[in-house]
Amino acid sequence: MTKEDKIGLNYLRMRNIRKNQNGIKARPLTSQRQLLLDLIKRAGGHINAKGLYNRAVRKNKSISLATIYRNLRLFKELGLIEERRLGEIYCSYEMKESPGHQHLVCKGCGRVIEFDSPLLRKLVDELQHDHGFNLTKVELYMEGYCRECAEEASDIV
Amino acid sequence: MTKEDKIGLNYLRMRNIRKNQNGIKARPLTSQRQLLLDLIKRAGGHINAKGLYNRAVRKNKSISLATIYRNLRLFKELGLIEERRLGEIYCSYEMKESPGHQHLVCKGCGRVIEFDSPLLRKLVDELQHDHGFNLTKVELYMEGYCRECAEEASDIV
DNA sequence: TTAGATGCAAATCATTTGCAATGAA
DNA sequence: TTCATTGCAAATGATTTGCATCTAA
Repeated sequence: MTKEDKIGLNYLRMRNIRKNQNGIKARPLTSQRQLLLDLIKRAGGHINAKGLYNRAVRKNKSISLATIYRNLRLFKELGLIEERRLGEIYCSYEMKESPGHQHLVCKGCGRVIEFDSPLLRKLVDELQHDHGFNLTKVELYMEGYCRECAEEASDIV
Repeated sequence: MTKEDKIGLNYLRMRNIRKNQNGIKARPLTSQRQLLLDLIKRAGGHINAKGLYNRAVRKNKSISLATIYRNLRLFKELGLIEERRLGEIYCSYEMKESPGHQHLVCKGCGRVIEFDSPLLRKLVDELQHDHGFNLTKVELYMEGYCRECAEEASDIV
């Protein structure tokens, strides 16, 4: 077990304790959960249920899709991971530790560019003030065509 | 048939002609399509497939869900409507004519606030330059708790 | 020991599709 | 007339759930 793994597990335990104080029951730390957290972390972002399952079965032949879904939901509830919908269907998960970043998707080649912008933070502050909202999630999703794909398309039209 | 309806129909026809020039086949204008466009327009935004179906059956008892889905897809392809995913499940449609606006969803009461911000436009321009992207869609989605719900929650914790 | 997790299979929900009948142009 | 659309029912794909068994604490 690497140092990275341990951080993941401790983080889960810590969260459990916190949640327990609020009346939520303790959650045992199973080998499946360790595996899944590890895989999500290694993926570094943008992994979905089926992809996670495909990687998980390599390490644990008998793991089931139901377990993937149950744990993705649990991790989300515990605040360990973040769920995103990119494009129209693709639903992916990533560890929450990563700093807020936004997505730019090319409809031509499917490339996903992550970026961060100070302007967006300014905008968030503005909204928190204007509407008195306590924001927990900010997602800026943009799609279009990257330079290369835009040029290709112009040949066709 | 009201003036509003006619505008919708002409818009569809116009789009069809345009598309035809690009090699896409002509699409007949059925009563179901007229009804659906009318309902989407009346809804003014944030209507999903099932909701649309529920309203449609009142006017046309035999209309089927398959027709709703098929036409939502068609309208989307023709660029008549815009698809959005609000929150984790809710998928809604609205007429494309409405100016670009973004969504702020309260996880407490479910309220959806639409807003527009000049800062966001600035950000978009910035990205178009920096990445050479030709953007076709910009969606800023934010969720959290509105003032009232945030106050309620603070009583519990 | 025991509450909660797991694997499996069946169930559910949203969306799509095949096909014969219908309708718009 | 003719090709696309429609309604229906069946198919699909993603996610959830019931249940008997297993396992972390």
